[in-house]
Amino acid sequence: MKNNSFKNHVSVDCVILGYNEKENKMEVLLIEQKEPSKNSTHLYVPQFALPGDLVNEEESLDAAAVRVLKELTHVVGLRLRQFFSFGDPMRVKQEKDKEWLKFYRSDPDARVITVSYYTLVRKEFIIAEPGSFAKNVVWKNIKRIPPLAFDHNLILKKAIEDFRYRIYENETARQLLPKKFTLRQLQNLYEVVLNTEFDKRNFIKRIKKDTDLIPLGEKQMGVLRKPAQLFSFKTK
Amino acid sequence: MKNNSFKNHVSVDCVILGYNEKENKMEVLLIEQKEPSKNSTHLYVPQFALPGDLVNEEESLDAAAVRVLKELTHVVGLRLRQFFSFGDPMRVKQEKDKEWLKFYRSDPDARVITVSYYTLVRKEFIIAEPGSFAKNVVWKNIKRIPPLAFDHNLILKKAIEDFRYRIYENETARQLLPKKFTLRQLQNLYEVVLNTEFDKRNFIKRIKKDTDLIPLGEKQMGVLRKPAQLFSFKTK
DNA sequence: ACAAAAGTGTTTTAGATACACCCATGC
DNA sequence: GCATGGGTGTATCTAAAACACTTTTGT
Repeated sequence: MKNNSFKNHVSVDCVILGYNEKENKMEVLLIEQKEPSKNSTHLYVPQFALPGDLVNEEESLDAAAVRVLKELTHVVGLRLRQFFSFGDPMRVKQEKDKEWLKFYRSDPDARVITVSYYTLVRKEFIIAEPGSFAKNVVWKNIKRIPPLAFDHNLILKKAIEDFRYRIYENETARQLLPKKFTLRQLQNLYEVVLNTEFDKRNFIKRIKKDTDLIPLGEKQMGVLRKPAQLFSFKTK
Repeated sequence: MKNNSFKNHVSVDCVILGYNEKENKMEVLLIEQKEPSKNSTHLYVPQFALPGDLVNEEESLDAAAVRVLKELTHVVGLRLRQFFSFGDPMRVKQEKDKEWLKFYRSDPDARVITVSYYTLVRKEFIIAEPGSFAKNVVWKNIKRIPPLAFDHNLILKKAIEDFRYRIYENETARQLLPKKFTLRQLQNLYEVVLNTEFDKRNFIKRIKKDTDLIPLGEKQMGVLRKPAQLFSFKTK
């Protein structure tokens, strides 16, 4: 009865999607893996990866995600949302990942089941600095993702599929815009996330129905054209 | 670096939601736990639980869900969909579950992270027989769920929240209706799942837009009133 | 005066909803 | 012939989409 009490490594991976307003694009926060060993017998090619690591004993999954993100990137204060778990035994068996696993894991051949989290943030608010086994942290345009460690390309793809639905949740825009913003900024956000374009009159008509926009009676400053009105979201 | 290589028990839990057409309700398949030991020193109250158990070594999560469901209920051939993972360390620490864990787990105090699956089925197609540590298998109306083992009430609640979205996926109705069905049967299904009522003319107008319904030119037999036309879904 | 984006309404179209009567069958 | 659910169409309302010109500012 107690025969099949196997245990598995369980990890969390974090997909941090950053809205880059200036350049009108979505980016994802990746780490560059630290080379495990200078004197490795194998050729080691540092890889990009989602920030992720093993869950500790007596630590909830949500807490693990927050901790791991902090350890690898020093990013704190984000509300991460769990979206899917990946447990294919082959996900940690590829040649490209062997060397890294050998150095960082006491049982490098063991299967790792990973629980994935994502969130949307305003990129400019994030100050990321590498930590732990991250040599570097980088932002990559989600339209040009390099090959990643393990099955992280798959995880990222699924995260992106999911996150488009979230833009319609009122919270999302609130998180991705500054306190005061113009209607054009709001529209740009939706256009970037949904990868489309809207007629501005129709867009505002629609958005006003399910969002409480407060006109501030202020105007943009220092802009090279007719300054736009500033709005804020109604504080709940 | 290799300091935090903890391993965890990982389990899968299966939420099998059955459409009971005759009685117009949704039910969920539960097991009744087998009493661990006749001579237990503690009072043991058998609990209802979702079918679930630990994942084996080198077994994918999807495969584990299929296997576990079969072992506990002998139900096979379902396409299970992963929907969420639960890893709160306290989820296996409640008094009510202690006795059971002590008997069935080599490390009864260890945290168990569980990956949850669900599917929608036509209840009458399911022949469930208890196996392994299931003393019994029962269907319960999802509107009257008893207290369950571990955090299974929470898991079930989240599954039900999720599954309502799936009814609009064409596949779902296909799975829950017989090959030949009347428009009223189709409408009943939607009404039960969404817990609402529709005007039949409006419902059919809408459903015909995104579903290929084929009128079979046959009629119901042996019915106590005007027999209805039979339809089928277009085979893809 | 020019360039650049802000600001602003109306018309058209499509989809959703509301609604009521006759029909075919078994008993 | 009656009870039961099957079958059917139109009118109204609401939401979405298409569409163009004037205004305000900085240079």
